[in-house]
Amino acid sequence: MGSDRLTVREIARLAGVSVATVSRVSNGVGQVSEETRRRVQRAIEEHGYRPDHLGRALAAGRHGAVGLVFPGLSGPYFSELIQGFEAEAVHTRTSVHILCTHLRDDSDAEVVEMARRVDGLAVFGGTVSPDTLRELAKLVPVVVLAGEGPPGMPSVRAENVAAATALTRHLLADHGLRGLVFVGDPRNSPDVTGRWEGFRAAHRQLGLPAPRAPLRVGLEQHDGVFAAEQLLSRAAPPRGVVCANDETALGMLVGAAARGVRVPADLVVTGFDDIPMAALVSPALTTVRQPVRELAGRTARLLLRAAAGEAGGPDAALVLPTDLVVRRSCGCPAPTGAGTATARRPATGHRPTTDHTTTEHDPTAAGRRPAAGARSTR
Amino acid sequence: MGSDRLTVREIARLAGVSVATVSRVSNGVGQVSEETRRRVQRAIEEHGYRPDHLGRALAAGRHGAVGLVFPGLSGPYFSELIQGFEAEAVHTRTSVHILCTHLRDDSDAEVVEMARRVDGLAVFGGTVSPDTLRELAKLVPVVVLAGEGPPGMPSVRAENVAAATALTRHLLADHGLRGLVFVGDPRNSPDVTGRWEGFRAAHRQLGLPAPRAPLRVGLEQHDGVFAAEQLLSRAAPPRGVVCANDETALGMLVGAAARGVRVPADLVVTGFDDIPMAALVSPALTTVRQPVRELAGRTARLLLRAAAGEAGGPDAALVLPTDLVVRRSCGCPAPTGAGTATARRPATGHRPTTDHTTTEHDPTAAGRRPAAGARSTR
DNA sequence: TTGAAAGCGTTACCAA
DNA sequence: TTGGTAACGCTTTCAA
Repeated sequence: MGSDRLTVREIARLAGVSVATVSRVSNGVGQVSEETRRRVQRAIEEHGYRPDHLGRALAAGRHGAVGLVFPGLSGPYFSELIQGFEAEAVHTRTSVHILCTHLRDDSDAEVVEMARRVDGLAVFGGTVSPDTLRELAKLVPVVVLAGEGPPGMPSVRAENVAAATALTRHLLADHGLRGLVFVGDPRNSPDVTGRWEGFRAAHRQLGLPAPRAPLRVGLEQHDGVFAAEQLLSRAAPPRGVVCANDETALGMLVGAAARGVRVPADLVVTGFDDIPMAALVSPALTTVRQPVRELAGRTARLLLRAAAGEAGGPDAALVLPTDLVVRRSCGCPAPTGAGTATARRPATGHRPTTDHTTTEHDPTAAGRRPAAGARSTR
Repeated sequence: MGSDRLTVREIARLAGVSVATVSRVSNGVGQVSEETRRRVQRAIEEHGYRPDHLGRALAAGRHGAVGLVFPGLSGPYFSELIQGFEAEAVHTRTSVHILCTHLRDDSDAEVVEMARRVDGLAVFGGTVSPDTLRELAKLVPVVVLAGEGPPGMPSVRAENVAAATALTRHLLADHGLRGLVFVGDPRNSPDVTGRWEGFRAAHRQLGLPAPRAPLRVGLEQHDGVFAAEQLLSRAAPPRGVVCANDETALGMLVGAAARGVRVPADLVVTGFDDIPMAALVSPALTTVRQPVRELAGRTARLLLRAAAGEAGGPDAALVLPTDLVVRRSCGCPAPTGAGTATARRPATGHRPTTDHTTTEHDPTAAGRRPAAGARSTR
C-alpha cells in the first residue's frame, strides 16, 4: 500500500547534493552541471521519485487542476463535452476534475468546496445559483458553460433562440402545423430556456396565438416516453412536438410507436443537439446541431488562460452558431426536404457525419466503426 | 478575481490569539475557553475564513479526496454508478474526482498522475492495464469496480457469467432458438467478457455446437444500430441476438424496426443492465438486472475505509447477485411469460420500478415523474 | 487554557 | 554551478 514516500531531501542525500539542486533537475530549470544533473537524475530514476503534488502546489500557489461542474452526466452530450474539454486541458498539463452535483440540496456548498481545490471552474449553466456563482468567482476564475453568468463573467454557449425559432417556424410555416407542444422544462437549464424562448418567438413572429405551457419533463430518453404517454392519451393529441433535446425526442418516438402513432404522419417530432442516434432512427430526427466539441474547447481555453493568471481578454459571452438539420421526423420527404434558409439537408441516409456539413472532425464517426482491437468506451 | 486569501495567521492577528488557537477553533478540537472561542469564531465568520486545502492536506498528509476512473461516461449506467459512489463518499466528507480516460493512449499515465492527488482510487474494470493497476496500488489503495484486479486487490462486480448463462439457456431451451449471435466486444470490459463467457457456457451445457464469434461493437445505442445493419443485411440473418448491454439492444430494436424486422417474431433481442428504458420500449426488453447502485456503494465503502487508513478487511473480491428479467423481446407472452428459475416477470406494463422486485430505492422512479419546480438533470 | 515552534514537501531567492 | 534558507498555510506537539 502507501509505500515509503521519498522526498526531495531523501534524494538530495542519496545524490550527495542539496534539495535545491534536486528541484532544479527534476523541474529542468536553472543551471546544473552535466555531471551533477546525471547523478541526480540517476538517483531520481533509481528510486522512482516524483515530486509530491501537495508540496509543489503549496509552494507554487497553484493546484494544476481545474474543475468541471455538471448537474449530471446522462447521454452523449455530456460525454462529448467532457472529452472536448479534456482534450484542451491536456495541452497545458492541467488535470480536470469533474463534479456531478446531481440534485442534492447541498450541492452549492460542494461546488464551493471544489473551488478550493482547483485553479478554475467551468460551471454548466443552471447548475448553481447566480449568488453562488458570484461567490465562486471571488475564489477562482469561473467560466459558465452552456449558459450565462452574472454580467462580466465569461461564458460560452450555443445559439438556441434563433435555432429554435427557425425550427418552429419550419413546422408552423412550411408544414402548416398548429397546436404544437414544447416538451421540456425551461427552468431546467439555460439551453432549454432559450429553446422554449425561440419556440414562442416563432409563434409571435407568425402572428399566431401564444403556444400552451410546456410539458415539463427531464432530458433523458425515458422522460420522452413519459411525455408521449401523457400527450398521446389526451382526447386531442397534438399534431407535433418540439422536444428540448434529442434524447427526449427519441423517447417520444418510442412512446409513439408503442401506441401505434405514426411519425411523421400522425405526429411530428423534433429534437435538439444532433446526437449520433438522431440520424439513425426512423424516421430520422429533424433537429438542431450544436458544436458541442467546440463549446467545450472554447470554454477550456478561456478557463485555462484565466487559471494560468493571464489577463482574460475582453471576451465576455461567446455564442457559437448552430445549424438546423432537417430530416424526416418533421414531415419532410426523405432525400430532399423543404427547409428554411439555414437548413442543411441530409445527403444520404444513415451516416451522421455526412448528413450535413461539419466544420470539425467528428469523433463519433470513428466511434461507430468498431475498430477491431481498439478499446471501446467502457 | 483571486482575492486576498486570508490565512490562519491573519485571523490570529485579528482575534488577538495565536495560530494554534485559531486552528483549534476552526477544527473544533482541543481545549479552548468559551470566551476565546467566541472571539475567534467571530473573526472567522466576519472574514469568511476557510482553511486552505493545500496547507491542511500537506500537514495532515491526506488529500481528503478519492478518484473514480472510467473509460467514458455514456449512458445511465455510469451516471447511476457515480451517483451511488458519491452518495457514500459524502458521509465521510471526502470529495470525489472523476477521471475519464477515453481512449487516449497516454491514459495510464493520467491515472497515475491522479493517484498522486487522491487518497484512493476506484478503477473501472478494463480501464487500465494490470501492470498499471499494480503500480497504482503501490501509491494508494485501489479498488476495482466491475472487474477484477491482480490477486489480492479488492474488487466489486456483478455476477455476469451465471446470469448470461441463464439468459442464453432461456433462449436456447425455452424458446428453442438456434444460431444466436452475441453482440458486443468481450475485450471491451470484464463485464462483457463474463457475459460472452456465459453465452458460450449455455451452449456447452446444452450440448450444442459452440456459437460463432461475437459481433464486436461498442456499448452505445448507435453501436446497436450499426450491429443491426450488419446482421440483418446478411443472407441468413440470425433469429436472435444477445446484446452486451441494454443500450446496444435498444439500438438493435431501432435498426430492426428500420428494416421492418419484427421483434420478437422475426428476431429475438435481449439486453443487459436493466436501465429505465428497457421496460419502456416495445417490445419491453428481456434483460439482466444488476444492482448498480449497490455496486458503487460497496466499492465506495471499501475504498473509503482503506483511504482512511483503516485496515482493509479480508474482503477480496465481492460479487453481487443479478436477476434475469424476462419481458417480451425474447418472445415470452406479455403479462405472464415462461421463465427460468430465477426469472421475475413484469407485473404491469410501464413502470420499471414495479416491474420486478428491487431491494433498494430506485431513484429513476422519482426522476421519471417531472416534479414541478425540481431541478432536473442538466 | 494558550502560545511558540517544529514540521509537511516543494520551490525560489540570495549568497557563496 | 551550487547550497542554505525562507516561504507556502496548516496542524500538532511541547512548554508555559
